Amino acid sequence: MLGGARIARAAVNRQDVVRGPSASRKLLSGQAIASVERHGKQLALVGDAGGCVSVHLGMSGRLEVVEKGSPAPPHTHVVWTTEDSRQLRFIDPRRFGGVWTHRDIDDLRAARWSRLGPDAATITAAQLRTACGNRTASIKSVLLNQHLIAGIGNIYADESLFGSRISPQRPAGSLTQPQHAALARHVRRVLAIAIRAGGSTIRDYRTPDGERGSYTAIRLVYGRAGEPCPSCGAPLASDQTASRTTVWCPICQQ
DNA sequence: CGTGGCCCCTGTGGGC
DNA sequence: TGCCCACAGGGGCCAC
Repeated sequence: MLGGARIARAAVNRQDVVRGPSASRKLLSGQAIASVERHGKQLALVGDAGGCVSVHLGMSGRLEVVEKGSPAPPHTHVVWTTEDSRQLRFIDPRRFGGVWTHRDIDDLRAARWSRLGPDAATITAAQLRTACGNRTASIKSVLLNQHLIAGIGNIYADESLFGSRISPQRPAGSLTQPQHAALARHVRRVLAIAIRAGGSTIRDYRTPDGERGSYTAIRLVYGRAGEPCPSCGAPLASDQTASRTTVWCPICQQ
């Protein structure tokens, strides 16, 4: 979408949303986007002169690519204007997300990505077993812990656990080998389907093209507490596990 | 070290 | 109708 475009200038409307070395705060001005990288939930724009900017959307953040001149929505914190008259905008009402500057992509990998677990979109059974270790914490909390596995959020944790028929409260260290395999497979599958669907629009999330994510329509348990389990018909249960709303089937997920 | 709880922030929807 | 409060898709930090 932006590959190859050259950044004419970057404007920061809220300084505290941008973190990292101030020497890199030109934010790729003058550079063409050589590549766009991702690890877990973090994105990185890499410039053709070696510069690097990473973006995390947090809970309410989004990136949009629009024609220059289209009215900027509230909470537009950073705007990159390209030489071909488009704008990339970082918009984030709650500001749980942010933009980080780095000397280069190696610096980003060393400083931040090295502390993240393996990418969830390609997680293997062996990687999942390593993440679980002998932990007594719930499997749900392990799925949400980006230091252990990178890229799973609350919705997709619940959907993956339901597909695997594993209780969210189950101590992570107690999973069996077949369960590691099943859960890894469902995590990959749920994320692949969600990405193809453009993500989940619960309230106001939009894709960079302004479209609503359609995964919400095909989710099986998230946001459906009290509704019948799609598999057995028993009412879906809900509680707070790992400080997050969690929905599961108490019959199917033991 | 592992774990769980609290807090950051703003917008929205439901209940009264 | 309108107001207020609980809650929300994430994750850093702190105390234990």
